[in-house]
Amino acid sequence: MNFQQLRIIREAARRNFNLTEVGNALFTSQSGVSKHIKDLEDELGVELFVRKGKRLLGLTEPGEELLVIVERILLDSNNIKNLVEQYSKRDEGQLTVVATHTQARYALPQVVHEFKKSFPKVHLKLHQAGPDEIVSMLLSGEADIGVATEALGEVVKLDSFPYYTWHHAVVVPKGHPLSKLQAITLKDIAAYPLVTYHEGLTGRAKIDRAFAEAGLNPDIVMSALDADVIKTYVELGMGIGIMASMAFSPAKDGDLQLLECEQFFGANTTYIALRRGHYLRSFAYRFIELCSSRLDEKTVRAGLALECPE
Amino acid sequence: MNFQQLRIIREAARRNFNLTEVGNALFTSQSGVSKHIKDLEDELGVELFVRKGKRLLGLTEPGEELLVIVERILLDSNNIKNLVEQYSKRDEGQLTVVATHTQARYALPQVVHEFKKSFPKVHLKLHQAGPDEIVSMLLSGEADIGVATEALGEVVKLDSFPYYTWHHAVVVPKGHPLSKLQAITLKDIAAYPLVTYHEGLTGRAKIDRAFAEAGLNPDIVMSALDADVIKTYVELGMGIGIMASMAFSPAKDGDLQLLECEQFFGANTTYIALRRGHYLRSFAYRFIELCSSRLDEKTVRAGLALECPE
DNA sequence: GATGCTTACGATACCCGTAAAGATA
DNA sequence: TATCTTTACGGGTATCGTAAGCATC
Repeated sequence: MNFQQLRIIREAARRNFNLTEVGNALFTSQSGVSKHIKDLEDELGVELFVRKGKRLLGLTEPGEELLVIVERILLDSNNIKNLVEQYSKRDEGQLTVVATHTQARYALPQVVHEFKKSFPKVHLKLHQAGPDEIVSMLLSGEADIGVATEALGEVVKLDSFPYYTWHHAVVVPKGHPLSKLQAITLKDIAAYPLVTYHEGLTGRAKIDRAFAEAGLNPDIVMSALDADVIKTYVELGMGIGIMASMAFSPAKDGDLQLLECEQFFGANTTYIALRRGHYLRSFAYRFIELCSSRLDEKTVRAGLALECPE
Repeated sequence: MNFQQLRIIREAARRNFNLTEVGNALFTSQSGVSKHIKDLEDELGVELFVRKGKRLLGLTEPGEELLVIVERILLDSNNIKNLVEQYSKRDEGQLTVVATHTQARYALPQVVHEFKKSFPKVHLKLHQAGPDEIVSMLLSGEADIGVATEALGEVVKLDSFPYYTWHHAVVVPKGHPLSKLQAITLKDIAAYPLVTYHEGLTGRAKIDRAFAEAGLNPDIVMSALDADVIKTYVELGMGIGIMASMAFSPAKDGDLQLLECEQFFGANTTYIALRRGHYLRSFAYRFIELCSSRLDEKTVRAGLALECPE
């Protein structure tokens, strides 16, 4: 049994058991992949893959159980690399942060700025992605830190920490009738065509729920992936916008007006998520501390250690 | 990085960094061991061992951290072997139970008997050892299941489950003055020379505490490792015995008499201990169930998963 | 001088990639 | 037929053990 064989097992499971792809992904020949699998099965004395003729279709029962352990071993083998780098180049290395548009655009810039000042030698990779991709990047080890409002809490292998909370607000063109009301209601909002986030993003679920609970059926004329797009279409007069309030900048968005409405859509909490068991360089902890002073290394480590379900 | 290198690192730490011993323990040459260490250090780019000239003295800081991960990886690699065997030979294999004398002699025989009937093909190794050796055998993976009254609860890497509770009793030669009293007191007991367990064994701590709290200073004329020795010396008239009540058999110990005294020394709980993260064959769970019907596989697995500190 | 680590070196085994052949869709 | 897997084979490399050379105690 060697690490290459384990990598092959994992990669095969990830790539739908297409050994040609596995070979490419691991920069080796397909025949070698095939032989490694055979060798491992021979050594262990168990069929790990379900075969139909020559094609691999999936994992057998022992294969499934084995995969769980293999993933752990490879995670640890990766941890060794990180750990060792931590000592050889203390403030040097790479940190990959993956965040949704909203976070990358409005919450993280100041953190990134601070971080770059403190750790000029760390190569910070900021990756923008949707909630699901954030989860998969954290799980696969491609990313060290994930920042998002959705989806993170449900994944057992991730541990997430509350970063900050925020509210939605309504954005209208300057001089819009809504801006002249003393107090706006949900019903007022629902009377206009709406431009807001796409489903599964940035608290869209809470927006839908608020309208549904009020018995309203708003006309959502556009679902955007980010606030910049929302603002653009509001400016064009396509409708009024509902978006995260911190995405509004009085200076830059002079043609628009923000109408606070914290009470309608509830509070949203953005989380910082980490893969349980993934070794973090010390500067990764510093990054998290910069996000929120409450999340010091001790706190985060404690959270990670507390429960690590299989 | 390969598994042999990791095994060498672990073995070096266990064998006081004597590479010659490591070579012998792993059935390979000392020179190979030396080279493997050098290769790994080169690959990782970090010194893992503290050296004085050519001698290895210990681990460096990164070496210490690495060892933790290495232990985990090797534990998992061993788990793979067990897991696979589980499927190839479901009711065949080896189960190593390590227990103190008291448990091996008085509590486990019926369990072992039942188990052998149910799993005739499983090679059951019952190993007798002191509490500390039980801990180390569990930690090193030499044993699958440990049974003891002491020491198990304090080790973080072990998880232990209450097996049964028992009490101490006084054993005297037949016709001894104590046996004629209506009710005996601690003071009565302390008036005679005592034969009981060695320190750190079978609830000896509770015996000492009971006397101390009563302000008594008994004369312990002999500390034995097991009840059979205690009984032997009580028969010889060396003193009166204090031992686990289940070690007394009216049939076999006809020359002796048991005086119950549950109230004096408190209850003792014997535990079944497992190494967290150690894969157990299904028949290992059956063994535990035979010990106590409350400890079914689900319960034990849940306990193991619940918290797994680093 | 005894023990323990390193280096050198040759034999062996292992790993990898090319290529051909067989299976599957 | 195109895609995919297995098997065979040769070159390269890694691993292992013996033996010699040095440190350490």
